[in-house]
Amino acid sequence: MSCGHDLIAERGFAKFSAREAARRADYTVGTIYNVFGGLDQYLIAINSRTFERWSDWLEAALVNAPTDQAGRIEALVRAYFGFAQTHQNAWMAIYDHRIDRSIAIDREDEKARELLTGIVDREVANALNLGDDEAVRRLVRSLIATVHGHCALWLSGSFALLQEDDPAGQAIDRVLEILTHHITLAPQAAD
Amino acid sequence: MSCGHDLIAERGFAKFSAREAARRADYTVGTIYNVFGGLDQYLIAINSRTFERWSDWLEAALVNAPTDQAGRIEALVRAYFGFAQTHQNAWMAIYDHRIDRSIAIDREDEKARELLTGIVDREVANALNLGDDEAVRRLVRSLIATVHGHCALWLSGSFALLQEDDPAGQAIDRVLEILTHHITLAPQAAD
DNA sequence: TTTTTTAATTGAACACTGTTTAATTGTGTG
DNA sequence: CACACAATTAAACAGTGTTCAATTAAAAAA
Repeated sequence: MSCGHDLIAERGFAKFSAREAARRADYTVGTIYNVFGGLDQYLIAINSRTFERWSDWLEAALVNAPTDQAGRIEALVRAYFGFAQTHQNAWMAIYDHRIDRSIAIDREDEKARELLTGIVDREVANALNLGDDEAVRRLVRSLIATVHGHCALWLSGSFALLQEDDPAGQAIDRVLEILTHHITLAPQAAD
Repeated sequence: MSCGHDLIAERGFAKFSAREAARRADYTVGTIYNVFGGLDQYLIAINSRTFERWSDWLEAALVNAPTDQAGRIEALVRAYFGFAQTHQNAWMAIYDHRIDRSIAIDREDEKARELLTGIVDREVANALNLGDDEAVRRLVRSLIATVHGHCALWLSGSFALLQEDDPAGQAIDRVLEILTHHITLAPQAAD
């Protein structure tokens, strides 16, 4: 399984091969099909691993982040980009793999994905001086989409074509602009 | 060539096959390689066609758009989403096809891509009561990334998972929030 | 321990795919 | 007509995903 993750990180989604992954793990393709139930499930498992690493990366970056609210959001977005850049192939594979609705996703795999949004939920709720309620979570999904868009176009090369050289900076600017529309005054300490 | 476009629209990028596309056009795979120079160039040509259709779609939608600035931006974003939804496979193929830097992109293909950003440049400059200068174009790329992110996560199903049912609406809200930070007062008619 | 049952793993087959290249067919020109 | 040049093909090669009967290994039961 870790061989599969390594292979996709090395070659990218398009040139990934289940046969080759099995070969490297001293197995046969058939084993992958029997153990995981199919190629899609195998890829889902590989991508879950990437999600876990990504979450860890974000948490690690937040430890050394500034304590002011804007600084913390900036650190979060930069870490988001940092992971994507450092693990380009693995990161892109998450979105390259299109799963059709017929395939059921294991609870375990769903949890790996929720971990990531959970981190953002927490940080944004904090930046807005709000609790982690439904309205915040909806906004968070939208902010994630905003950052995702910048990151995806950047790594796919569409942005190089468009001569933007600091996509992360642009994403941060947009996120902060958006947040000012939703910000609430920090509650004062009771006196 | 139009067979290739039809095939990718029908099957999606992952299940697209150059051989099958050739077959449908009563040709042989070899012909594609000789005419286009390789599979990548063929896919670029197919995607250029999608870009052209997309631009046409946006222009068509703008004809019937409201005349107020926010309404026009909203119409633009909705049309963006509308095209992507109506031509899911073709639209996603644009981003599924990763071109490595070694492959040169024809001027003609570049122009098809610039047409689209050109439309957005124009509309945003208009919404901001500004000319179409470099600063606006930089913001526009960022806005496109913002909308792209919402649209991509939506169609890839990541958003369904996150239970958002109006991603276009969310994208519009974000874009308008961002624009208020960059807006300039409309120049008054000389009196 | 030996036998039986269950799980893991393989190997081989099938129908595809992309890619290359020599050979062939078609098409206009001198 | 014969020639040159472009378009097109056929065949081969090395891969791929997918399936499944047959084999091997491990666990449980006798």
